[in-house]
Amino acid sequence: MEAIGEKSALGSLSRPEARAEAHRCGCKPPNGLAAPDCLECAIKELSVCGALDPDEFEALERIGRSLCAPAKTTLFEQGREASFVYNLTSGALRLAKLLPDGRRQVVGFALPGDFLGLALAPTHMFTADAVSPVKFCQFPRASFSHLLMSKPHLLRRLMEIASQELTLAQEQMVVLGQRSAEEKVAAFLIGMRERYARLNGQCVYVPLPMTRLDIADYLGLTVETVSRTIARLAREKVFVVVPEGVRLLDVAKLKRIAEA
Amino acid sequence: MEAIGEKSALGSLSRPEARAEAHRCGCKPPNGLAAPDCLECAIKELSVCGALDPDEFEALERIGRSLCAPAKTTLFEQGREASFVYNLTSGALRLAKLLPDGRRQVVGFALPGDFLGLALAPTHMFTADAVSPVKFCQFPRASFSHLLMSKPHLLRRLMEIASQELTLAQEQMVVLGQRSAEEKVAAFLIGMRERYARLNGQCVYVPLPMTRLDIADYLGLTVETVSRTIARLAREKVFVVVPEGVRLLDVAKLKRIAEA
DNA sequence: AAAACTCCTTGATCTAAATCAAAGTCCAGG
DNA sequence: CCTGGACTTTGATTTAGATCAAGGAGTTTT
Repeated sequence: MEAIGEKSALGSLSRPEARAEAHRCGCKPPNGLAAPDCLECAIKELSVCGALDPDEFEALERIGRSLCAPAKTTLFEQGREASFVYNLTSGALRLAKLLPDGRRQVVGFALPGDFLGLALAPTHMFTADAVSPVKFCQFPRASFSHLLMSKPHLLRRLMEIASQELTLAQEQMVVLGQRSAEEKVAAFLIGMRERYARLNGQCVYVPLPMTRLDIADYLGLTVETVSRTIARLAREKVFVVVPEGVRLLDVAKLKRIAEA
Repeated sequence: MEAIGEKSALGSLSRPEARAEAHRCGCKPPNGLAAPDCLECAIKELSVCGALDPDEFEALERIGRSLCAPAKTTLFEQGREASFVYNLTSGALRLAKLLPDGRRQVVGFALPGDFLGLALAPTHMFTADAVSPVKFCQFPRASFSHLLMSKPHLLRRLMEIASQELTLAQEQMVVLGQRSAEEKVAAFLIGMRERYARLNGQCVYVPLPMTRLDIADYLGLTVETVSRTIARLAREKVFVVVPEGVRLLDVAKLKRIAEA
């Protein structure tokens, strides 16, 4: 059923077929032979501050591969061996931890530009599922890790990314531990808005590719409470609910609620 | 592993006169004074897997200073410039984020061996206060950061530490978002037990140097709920409450509750 | 085109934990 | 040796959000 579908979706993208699949997802090879475009983007993402030397860039390009997957695909599962480092180039992922009794905590959502699997643990600490069709790049961990040790400023860049993620996780702890349902929802929307704004400059329209249940599991609420809270804020003219997300009407008010 | 002095200092936490104890590093209880020995421990802590070269060790020793502070001292404050990297060698710190309206989220407790201020952000993301008398080492950030760039395996070690912290933060997100009061308290106690066990092998006495309010703010509960929950678990013979912490009677049951 | 999903919404009720209130304990300082 | 303050505990009451229940809207499947 689902698991089989996932496997074939990802499995079919390995080796020679990968390039054809990558084409279908819209990535264009910069020249006839090299890896598709989004791989290049992924590498650039890594070298934001310090530019990469041509040989470093080449090394990353050689070990990287660009892939696509439909919504609901599981990229990797909690507890499984971490064999790749990922960079998402399009779409969105849900990162979740599952409790034995079925309760679920969404620890984050990955958006284009985000890296996954950078942690130096041998296994993944959470499951990553596509909540929309995704494009991403993967680098085999061993080669990636090896490259890293010979390029200190790449390693430092990684450390910066990890630091940033830790800060975000601690901010989410504040949201989970101290905030009311309304504050949680407002903080979530402001957070998504900022992330999407950084990606595409769009400020009023906030895409919400994940379900209400995903949002609920991210905020430590139930679907019903999330739905009711969003409905109430919409009634109060803070935003308008549209099929793919919300269109903000009163950003100042939303911010005030989120930061209360 | 080599930090034997710390172990005995911690073991003494269960004794009323712990504070007066003269550590073999020779630091004097109130107000900072140099204490070379602890510095050595801190450096060793950093090099757990890959041994440090003598010159690296020397470099760290040259830039580091060892200090003490009484309970309630603030080591650094949220938002302030991060000028030092710290390693705690004895005592415990509360790491907390404050909301404008006074609500507080404790994002963690630092125990001996823990590093602070490793994040590469220019300012501290939380406030660190001593909840008991502490001994710690500080390294000026600039020198530390400079040393790091010339020693890739030190940087990698740091990355491992950051990864580990991120994993812990995500686990705490599960606790905050999905668990009941009883599960939260049980998870907290199991967590503290494991950390202290790693430090001093002690398994039955779990020291709790922080107040009930600190625990409440860590778990997203109120003092009353924490107090009642601890009282109930004690009534159910899961542990006995002693002045400095708890003595576990039924670890299996506590674990069962924590992992439910 | 009906059936079967999944997802979202809204309403009615219930409950775990918050809040309010009041002692009791343990000190550190005068 | 009191005394004031910080911390803890316990009880009574309230409430925010969970749970239970049901309908609707949009899909994919048959």
